[in-house]
Amino acid sequence: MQIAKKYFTEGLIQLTILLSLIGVRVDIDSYLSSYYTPLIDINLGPSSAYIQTPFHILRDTLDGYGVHPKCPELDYFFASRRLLDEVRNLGSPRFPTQLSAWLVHQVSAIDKAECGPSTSNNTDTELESSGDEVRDDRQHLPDRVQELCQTSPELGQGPCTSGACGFLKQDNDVKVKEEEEPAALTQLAHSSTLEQENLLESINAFSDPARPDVDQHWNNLFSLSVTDLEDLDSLVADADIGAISQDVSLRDAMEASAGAFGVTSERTESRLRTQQQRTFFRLESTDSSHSDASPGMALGLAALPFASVCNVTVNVSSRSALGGCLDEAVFDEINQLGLETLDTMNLQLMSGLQNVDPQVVEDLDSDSGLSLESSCGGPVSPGSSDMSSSSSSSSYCDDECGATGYSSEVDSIPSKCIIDNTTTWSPVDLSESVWHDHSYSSPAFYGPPSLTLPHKGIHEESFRDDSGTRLDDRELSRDELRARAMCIPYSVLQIVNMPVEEFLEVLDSHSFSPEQVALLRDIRRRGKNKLAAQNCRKRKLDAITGLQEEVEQLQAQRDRLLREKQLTAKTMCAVGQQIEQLTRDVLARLRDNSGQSLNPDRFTLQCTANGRVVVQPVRRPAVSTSAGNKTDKRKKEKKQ
DNA sequence: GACAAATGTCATTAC
DNA sequence: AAGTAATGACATTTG
Repeated sequence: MQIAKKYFTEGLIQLTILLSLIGVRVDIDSYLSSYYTPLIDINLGPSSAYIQTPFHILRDTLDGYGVHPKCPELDYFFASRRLLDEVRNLGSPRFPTQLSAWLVHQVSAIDKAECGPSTSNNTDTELESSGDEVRDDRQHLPDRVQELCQTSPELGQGPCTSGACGFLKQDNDVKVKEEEEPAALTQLAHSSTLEQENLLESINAFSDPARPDVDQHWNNLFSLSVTDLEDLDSLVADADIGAISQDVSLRDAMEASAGAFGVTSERTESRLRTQQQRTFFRLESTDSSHSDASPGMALGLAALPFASVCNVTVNVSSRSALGGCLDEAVFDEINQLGLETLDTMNLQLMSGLQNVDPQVVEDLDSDSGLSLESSCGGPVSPGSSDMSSSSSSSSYCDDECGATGYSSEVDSIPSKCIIDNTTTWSPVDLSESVWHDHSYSSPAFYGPPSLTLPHKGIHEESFRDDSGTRLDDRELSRDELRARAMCIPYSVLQIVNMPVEEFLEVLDSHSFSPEQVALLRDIRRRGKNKLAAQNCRKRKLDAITGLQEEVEQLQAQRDRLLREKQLTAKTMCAVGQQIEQLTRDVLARLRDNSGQSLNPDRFTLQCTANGRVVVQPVRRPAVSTSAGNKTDKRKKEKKQ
């Protein structure tokens, strides 16, 4: 049950993010707080060195808000949390998550309601193909949405009325009921586009105090019975776009829509192409980005003028449609954690939960769902990010092959060396940042980037690189070789990152020989010291860098002060000369009692405290030095 | 092969 | 007392 909860939770996060992109605010924090480890950013210093973060210890303390911020794995979790925070900042209304999820499909009726008779026809055909229950439900479902749209005029605006629906209208005029399935497919896929805008507008109206009736509209919208939703799901399934309902995949919806928007004469081909695109997108979904849109994506965009809103992961225009509330990182996050994981989650939920194979369930628990960090390409391997994308599938094979983290020679290891999968400690994979790509310390032994949120069973980690070859085919570290030689059923990464309680329990429960125990302790000590050394060196480099910067700043400050000093000296000299000249001028115009002008050498001007200027005789230094005496003597001699 | 840089390991200390 | 982080010193590996 915990596993099921975990998968639902992870899927819920993905779903929440997707829904949030269309303006639907979902509060899952209260739910997640009971399972996941919320994190907090603690500023403990400028260094971002490698830190062994005891997630396993902090998992249950303070709701996890004590996790060390230096841990590089936190970046992605912070990103996900930041994403959720941004989503919450959208100011959208809150409503139950589950219902919100269904609204993605349910509000598609808005499109039908807005698009006039033509789309209504399309809706009819669509509903006809979905069975009697749908036919019954459509009686009130579109009506409610129509009511909402009529009361909220802005809901009827947007690309639907001018573009998408017009396109649909033309399409439906040409092709009548013989194209029910593609039309429904188009309608549903397009409705996903339109409902996002409508939802955004509805949310805006919702937040408008001058529109009290919008509350009622939301209530109407939310009061849709469960049967409506289920019927809509069946409708979706009948339309052969089950991926939308099962995976809540907007991308699939876009692809389906792309097929529907294609040239009608090529409907069949378009459908096939849609399926191909869907497969293609699934394969590349984690790597898709704005800049390198795949050909399939480009095709979808070309064929679907309004796919911008559907495909929230690709088109930049979707950002404008969403009010610019989400930055590019949001889309990247969605790309990385959303669609792919939803697919895998769905499949794993279907297969794993039904088969109830404890081993498989354990595998699923190991690296599925919210693999936020797994997509990070760390220094371990350039293909580490790719590894993560296929971790869900590859983990099975690795588990079946036995102990993970061992080399290909694991086949020769006695059966007793099979990893004990019953251990339940929560590993913390620091491999992507800590385990450097040093060939004599192969990343294989540390394994690929794995789940960093509290999860169980690092044993199920996939040890494949991007090329599909087992990483443990590579060279092993010395400790890994020693562990293998001693038949230690744990990888070095496991031994090092294992919490001490678990480590001691392992030492006690496996009846290891003293040599094995010593080796385990040495491996753990060396591994931790290795991390500490890396951390220490990075800190040292940071300190050196900081000192160098400080030196440069101080040198610059010194140069600046010297320049200011020189400038000040020049200014003072110039001012002194001006004062001297002014004094001469003033004294030249003054007369003494005999009517003679004052000699500037004998008199000077002094400015008193009250601002008056007085003439004072020049005070010669009274101190007579030897040199002065000599000078006086010479003067006397000259006079004589 | 020499060399510098990077990294691993050991010993020690402090918490 | 035990575990571990931090760090200097030395060893090892790599380019």
